[in-house]
Amino acid sequence: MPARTSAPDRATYFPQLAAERPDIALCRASTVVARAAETAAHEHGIGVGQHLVLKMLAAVGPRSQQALSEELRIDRSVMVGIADELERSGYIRRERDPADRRAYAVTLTAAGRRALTQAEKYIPEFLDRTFAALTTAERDQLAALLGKLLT
Amino acid sequence: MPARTSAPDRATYFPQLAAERPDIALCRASTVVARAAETAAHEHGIGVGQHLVLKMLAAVGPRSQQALSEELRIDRSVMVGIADELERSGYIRRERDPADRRAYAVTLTAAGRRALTQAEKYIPEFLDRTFAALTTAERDQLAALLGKLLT
DNA sequence: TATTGTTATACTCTATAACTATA
DNA sequence: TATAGTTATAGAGTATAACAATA
Repeated sequence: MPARTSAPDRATYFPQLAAERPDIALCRASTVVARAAETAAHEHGIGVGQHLVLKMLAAVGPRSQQALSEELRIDRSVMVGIADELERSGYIRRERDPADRRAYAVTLTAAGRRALTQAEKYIPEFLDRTFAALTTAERDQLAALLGKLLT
Repeated sequence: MPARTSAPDRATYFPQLAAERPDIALCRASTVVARAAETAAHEHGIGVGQHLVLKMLAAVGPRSQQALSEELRIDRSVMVGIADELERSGYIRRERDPADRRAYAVTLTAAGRRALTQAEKYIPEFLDRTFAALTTAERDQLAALLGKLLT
């Protein structure tokens, strides 16, 4: 995809294009939302990837980096860096899995759980701001459609 | 956003995440769709950006690269390369705007119009394949929601 | 031989800043 | 001084391949 810029003051042709090409509209909406998510996350001292890892560990318990990679669709070579930062912050521990000593059992610490709770606080407000153009019902509709598309 | 990989065979935690976080779902759906669009476009010998420029020129007539950039949300430095390729293919001409000799009047050629017609042919089939998980009504719903979000 | 975590590398995408010619 | 087109560069994001330790 070509490099995108932020929206100009007035738009004439673009809405027509977005209506005809849902794929283009999807990509443009994604860049706007992704930028907002990354900014919001960094303002709260944590990356989106870090947040997702903490969230998944809290939901499903200790997992290998491999399992985290697959489930969160984050490349395992990128997962290394995310785990590094989380460990440096004291939010996770890398314990060796006794059953398979190639793998770690990435484990959420008490500090990590607190950091997650803290980070989760700004999410509703962030979603509210980012999806302000849509009503609650429309947001649910959008989430359902995207979920179906991703199956 | 962290690097993403293609989906694993079975998913357990991810659907739950997608339901809770429409922003994440949006970004993941976008990567899948963008990849498919780029692949499909290249198979037909034209980039997504090139296609959009031809399409806009056909819709609104000759425009400066600046106008194309703003309306299509493509950075003007990227637009240079797109126009280069289109001109090399003989699909556009760069004519100087007599009223403002700083600007070009980027003009669609007959060959460009034919190329556009040809390229447009695979789009419905591509959209059908890419959004196969959704019904026609759901696709329209999605397009409408995204359009509203992008306003 | 295959897999986990790791590192390195290349390649694309995007943002930014300059430069020129015009206004 | 500002704008249109151009070029160059730097920084992310992403894909890929290799390696050591273990299975």
